[in-house]
Amino acid sequence: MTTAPTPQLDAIIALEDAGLRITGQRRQVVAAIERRDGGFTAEDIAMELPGVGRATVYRTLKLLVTADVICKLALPDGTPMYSPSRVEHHHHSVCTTCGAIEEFRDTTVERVLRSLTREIEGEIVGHRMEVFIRCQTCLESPGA
Amino acid sequence: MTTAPTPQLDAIIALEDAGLRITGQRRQVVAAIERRDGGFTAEDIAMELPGVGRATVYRTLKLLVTADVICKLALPDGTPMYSPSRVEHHHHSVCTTCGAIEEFRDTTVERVLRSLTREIEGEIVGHRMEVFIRCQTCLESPGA
DNA sequence: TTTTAATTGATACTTACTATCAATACAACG
DNA sequence: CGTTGTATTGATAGTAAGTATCAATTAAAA
Ligand SMILES: [Zn+2]
Ligand SMILES: [Zn+2]
Ligand SMILES: [Zn+2]
Ligand SMILES: [Zn+2]
Repeated sequence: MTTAPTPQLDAIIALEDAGLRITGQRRQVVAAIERRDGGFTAEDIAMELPGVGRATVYRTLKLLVTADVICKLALPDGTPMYSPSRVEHHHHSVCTTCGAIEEFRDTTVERVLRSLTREIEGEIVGHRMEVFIRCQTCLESPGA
Repeated sequence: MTTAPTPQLDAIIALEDAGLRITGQRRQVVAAIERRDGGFTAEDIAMELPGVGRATVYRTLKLLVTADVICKLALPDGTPMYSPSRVEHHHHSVCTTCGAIEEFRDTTVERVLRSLTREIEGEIVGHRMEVFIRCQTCLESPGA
């Protein structure tokens, strides 16, 4: 019986695969991300790791975004958020009340985009989509 | 024969409808936006209108976004851009090379979103979608 | 014309980063 | 192992995109 690799190792391996050094600081940032289960801000991580310089936190987050270990997205007002990336290709739903971020897969969106060659001139090189919601918890909570 | 109202008037009327005062500064910001035909940054407008305070430029842009006169969106790297809103409900294509912004209408996306109730828990209250492209001009230009 | 609340703008502050660069440490090599 | 060299770090300062403050001004209703 093979044990599934821990997410931590996945992230470290992704950095190694990119030819980067595995430093104590990078391990700490990865560990801090794994400790959370929802979305977070760069500042969340920086405050959780006083021993790691802010610049290093931001640099590491950028590396992890490039390595597809985490996603960077934005609240409706533009506030940047990060979220662990668990599924191959996906989009995000963001609760406008509590900020909870969920991933969802939907190939329909991709198919629609491919069919938009009539409406969109040029070559499509990427897209971003975020769905803003009020999550079940917030809908059911009294004060809202 | 009725003349179509100028876009300028539309914008001013939208502000009036919101119960706001029509000031010289707001007229200047609206006029500066009309003078451009593509996307622009807040800083573009502020630099074009040295006689209008920066805070007022930002305040007015926010009012115009709320009044649906302009749209606020973001380049892939997150840089915020503004774009005149000409079509009722729409999404945006952004050229990653030259930054040109176009609006496009596509009801398929909206239909897809409504059908995502299975994948997305909670009540959908909004969404954002941007398609990143290389526009015809940039594809045809030699140095790219 | 008077009045008054909305608006303005100079300034300072905030957030989310990025650039610099000397000091440090990973990891490859012998 | 120890040496080495480059990647990485972090303190500091700077940038981009705003927001908060508040006294002075002004649109527009009365
Ligand atoms: Zn994600
Ligand atoms: Zn919620
Ligand atoms: Zn638009
Ligand atoms: Zn282009």
